[in-house]
Amino acid sequence: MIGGVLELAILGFLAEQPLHGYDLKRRVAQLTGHVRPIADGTLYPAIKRLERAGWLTRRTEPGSRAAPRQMLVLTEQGRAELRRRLTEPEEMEISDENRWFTVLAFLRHLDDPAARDAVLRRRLAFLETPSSFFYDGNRPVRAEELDDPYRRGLLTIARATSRAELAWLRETLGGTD
Amino acid sequence: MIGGVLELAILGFLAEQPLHGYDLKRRVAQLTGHVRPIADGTLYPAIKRLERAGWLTRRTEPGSRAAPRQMLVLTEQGRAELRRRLTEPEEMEISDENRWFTVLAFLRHLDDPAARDAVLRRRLAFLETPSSFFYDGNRPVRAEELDDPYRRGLLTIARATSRAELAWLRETLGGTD
DNA sequence: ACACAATACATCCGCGCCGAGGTATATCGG
DNA sequence: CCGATATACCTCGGCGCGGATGTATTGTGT
Repeated sequence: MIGGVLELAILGFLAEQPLHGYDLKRRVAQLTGHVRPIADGTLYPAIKRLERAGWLTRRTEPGSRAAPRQMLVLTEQGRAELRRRLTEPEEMEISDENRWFTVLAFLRHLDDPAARDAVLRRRLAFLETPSSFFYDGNRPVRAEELDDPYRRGLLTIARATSRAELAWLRETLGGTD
Repeated sequence: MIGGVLELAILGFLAEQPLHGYDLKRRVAQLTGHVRPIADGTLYPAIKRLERAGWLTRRTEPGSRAAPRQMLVLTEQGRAELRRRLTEPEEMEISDENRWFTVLAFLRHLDDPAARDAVLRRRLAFLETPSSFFYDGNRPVRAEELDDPYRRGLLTIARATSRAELAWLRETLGGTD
């Protein structure tokens, strides 16, 4: 999460079905792999922002096990906003892995296959631009050269992730490519 | 970066050698894989915070190619603070991959091998607790079951990363374990 | 009957981050 | 000589996020 993607996640989950805040909270936490449980003080103001923007409405319902719930329903404008954000993700939503994963989790909500592919291709382009974690002056330092085992591990793990994602992207985009 | 780890990165880089802000900026950006170039409005206030806390001091030097530089030098308290933050990382520094990578990048600055291993073991414990991205009620949904190719990709990539890191952690901790 | 946990929602404060804008110097090509 | 670019530093406003705190209801264990 972090940094605007929370709103994307809310719009995305609500596009699948109406949910109440507490349920949303659980799903968002799960989406990040429980890496970052979302705080109440983050979620509820975010819901308010989306409501004020006209992207969702509330329906009060009796709670199943406790206090009454505010069922959140995505409006047609909300659905349009979701499509807009998925079609034209900002640069950081492409480069930052956490944010990118959120985009990927809801990409299916774009109906146009060409639009979906375009987003994947942006990520592919980003991953294909050479970049390193550590430099000796301007020369990138390879994992094997590092005498620090922790930084070597860092590069090893990052490389494994990159390889897996590149393979998946090429396979998914592949076909007639 | 994001969320306090910026300070850890500054302390970590300065523990290796004195640097000026501009240089620091480049290194921090590289550390994140250029995922998140750090903004001036983020870096310079952070430097000020660390200076006010007594963790670094400045030495003005003539710039090599431009305006005079503020060389930043870590103080003894700064070095102690770095060790403290590495010895007792907060929960989110263990769970959030971005933050964890920052910890890992500077872990060598802990002299005590047992302390370093303890940090690795916390990460290992986190990765070994089962968690999923998507749930059907309370039952975790496996990648193979998902009809959404993007979420399937998500799980595939996450799993590859997890496998690589677990292998590395076990190998590194291994030996006589 | 009572304590406790889980459900469910909400607000406030502080703080770190970003983007925009500003200042200044040195180098290099035209 | 002039503009562009890279170097180098700084401030301010806005805003999202996290943590603390509060309120209320329902189910569970004892």
